[in-house]
Amino acid sequence: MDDAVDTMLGQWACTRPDVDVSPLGVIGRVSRASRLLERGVKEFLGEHGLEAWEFDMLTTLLRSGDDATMCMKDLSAAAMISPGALTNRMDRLVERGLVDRRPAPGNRRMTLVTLTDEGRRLANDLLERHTAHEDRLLSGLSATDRDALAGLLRKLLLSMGDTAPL
Amino acid sequence: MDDAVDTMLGQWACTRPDVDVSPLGVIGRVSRASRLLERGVKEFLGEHGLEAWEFDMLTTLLRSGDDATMCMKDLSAAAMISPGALTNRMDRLVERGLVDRRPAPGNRRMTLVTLTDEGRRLANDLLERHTAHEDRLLSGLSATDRDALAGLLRKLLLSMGDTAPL
DNA sequence: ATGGAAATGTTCAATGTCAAAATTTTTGAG
DNA sequence: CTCAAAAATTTTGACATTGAACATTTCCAT
Repeated sequence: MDDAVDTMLGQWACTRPDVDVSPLGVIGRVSRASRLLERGVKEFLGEHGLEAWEFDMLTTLLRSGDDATMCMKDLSAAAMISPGALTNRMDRLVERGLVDRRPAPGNRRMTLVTLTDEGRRLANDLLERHTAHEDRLLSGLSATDRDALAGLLRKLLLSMGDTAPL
Repeated sequence: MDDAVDTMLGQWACTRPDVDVSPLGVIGRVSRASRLLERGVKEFLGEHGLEAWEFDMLTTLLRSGDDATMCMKDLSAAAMISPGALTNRMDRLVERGLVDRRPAPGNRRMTLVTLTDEGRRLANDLLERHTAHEDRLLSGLSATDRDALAGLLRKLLLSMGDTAPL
């Protein structure tokens, strides 16, 4: 059985048999898998009244430590978005009452963001159901497959310098 | 050596040791790899005066067959974007002289899009250098690794129903 | 035949993103 | 001490995307 990328590679083999398009077999699939998985996650969270980026911000804060506090710079790096986009997101999370924003004591350049009680409860409540749903999204792969896939992707990510920003 | 996702999983192990977050080891890495690869592709194409979406449209048409022609619906499906966004993109590509747009003979609902000579030349010229650059992006993986990675992702994609739209 | 449903594109309003400029605060060299 | 450079965030402006509403054309069961 061919997936969408196999079809694409077959088209290239007809159109430009002189070019080695094999890297597309990896990069095209990473890209498509990412978009399809993202769609699945979005669908699940939407049923619970959250945008994917909202859950992402909440869980990033939740797992950051007991005080669930980070500065804007670290948050924008963790979410891989621009500083301007992060300001926009935090404005809306503050408005929804899910996070608090306050100046950092001792360094007035920085702004600290913390989960409110409600934000923390929401993130904690949803976390387990969220991962259970992700597990279903991966149901086409055995445990062995998942380990192998994660290992190969780790190798690729490390070669591109994707170490933790912390 | 830990990548960014290992760090994330370690944080969850501290914060919520009761939850099985292992699916994140796969989904998180697919997502991060996709964004990093996309960034690398964007950088390369930018050096040649093209946006990533422009190259994507051009090559989609190029590999579609000898006449390099598709209807709007198929193009929007291939690019995974909304019909409205595609109209916008084609407006700009027509303006740049890279594609032609004309009503389909025999079915006046449809609009056909074709590469111009200039668009075809640009896509053909850039294709080889583009795939060579993608090859460099994957240089952290051996040929065996790449095959294994592509195979696992195909399995995942097929389980999510990602067969070719044609 | 024919009238309603489906298919195909385009337009439009709302929203989100990014890049760059502006603002505020800190740091450090002289 | 002081002023210039650096750091962290916010503001601003341009632009792309989505989803919904709309217009046109085709299909099909009556």
